[in-house]
Amino acid sequence: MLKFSISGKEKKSKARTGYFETGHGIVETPIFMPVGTQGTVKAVNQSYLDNDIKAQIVLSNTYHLYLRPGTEVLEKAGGLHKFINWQKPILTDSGGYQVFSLAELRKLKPDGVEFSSHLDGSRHFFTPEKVIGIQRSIGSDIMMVLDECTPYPCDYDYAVNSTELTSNWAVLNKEAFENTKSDYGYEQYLFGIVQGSIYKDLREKSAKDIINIGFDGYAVGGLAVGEPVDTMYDIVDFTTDILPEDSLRYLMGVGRPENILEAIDRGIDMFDCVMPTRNGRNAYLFTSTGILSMRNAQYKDDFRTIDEECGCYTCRNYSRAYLRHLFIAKEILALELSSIHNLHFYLNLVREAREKIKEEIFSDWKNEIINKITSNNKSIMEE
RNA sequence: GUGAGCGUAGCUCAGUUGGUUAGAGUAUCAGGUUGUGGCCCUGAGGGUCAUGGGUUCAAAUCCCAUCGCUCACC
Repeated sequence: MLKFSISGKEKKSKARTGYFETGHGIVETPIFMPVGTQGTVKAVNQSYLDNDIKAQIVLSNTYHLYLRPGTEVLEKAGGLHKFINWQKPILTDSGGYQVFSLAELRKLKPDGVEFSSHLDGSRHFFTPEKVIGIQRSIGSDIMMVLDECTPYPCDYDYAVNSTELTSNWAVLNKEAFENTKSDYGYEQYLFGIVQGSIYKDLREKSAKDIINIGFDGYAVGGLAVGEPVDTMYDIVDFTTDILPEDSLRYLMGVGRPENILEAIDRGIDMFDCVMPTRNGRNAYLFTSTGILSMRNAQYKDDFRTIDEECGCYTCRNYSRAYLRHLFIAKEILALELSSIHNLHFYLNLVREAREKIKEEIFSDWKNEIINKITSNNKSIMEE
């Protein structure tokens, strides 16, 4: 079993801080995991990821790695860590989300999902057993179960059936996990995923099903798919009340900085989101005083750093004007510098959150930070 | 110099036998993006239709002149 040690707790809220240890080192929580779908955090090399951004764990993707480069290459390489030269922990999403968001042709069956590749249209059949097998070949420290991520809106009857399917698959995931072992000499762990859309009775049933099967950690999935943000907070709050206190809780695919702080406040320990990297590549910069849309003409001759409170490589060396120039000129460096800054901002945010929880002043700090990072955006919108 | 062709948004071009307020792509400006395709989506600004005259109820469209560009031939 994965050991998760809680070392600090907020009294005013459900926020907690702690750490867990894997075969590739310790991860402090709450933590944000940069997304490296295809075995690379886009535009950011491992040296910056490690030394400047101080990422403790990255997320990669079973669906994508299975299609390319394929498990055979990964096995020959000795696993994903060696293949990509990243010796810290890796979590892999099962690919369930991609099967439902990317694949064009897909067919849900009781024992798995049939889909055609978004790369070449070739047909594949993902079962819980197969997805565990692929993640064994990848050698991720934390593997995720195959689930169905419900869309939004999602009518109740659909959600009932989908949640039942996810629960049934969870059993098969667990069996496959127990019947196989790591290929590379270190332990791998398996997280279950709670679904149930926005329906509390389904969330409760799903959580109880998944807890009964028993996993090394528990993810909350199917959120941040278009529902109102207050609904998301409400479901997170409701679900973490059911999940075991001494297990890791992972809110999948979330989110904006303020979403992360609100979810930490409601007892979440782990996050991943494409936003800092994808939006970074699109000139959308997160700062301590709000959003900068880096292509905007107002930065043409703004030689200030992106964020005066940031100590990242980009902020230490380059100006807004230069970054804007790189974006307008479609230079590759723009993507790299922005991704480094945004990831640094996210990792620094959760690092500060850990400190504030230890000091037991997280709730007040959180409100202050959210006010700072969102008030600027409101004033821009009002103008 | 002679002949032919072409001048429509910053750029590349549509625009029917003359018929509402001249369009598109791109660029510019501004929004969006939540278990990743550098993608994509949305909106806005931008035109004395080379210039001047004429025909007509009505001209980017037809006629004349001027200017500019391209090609061919001297």
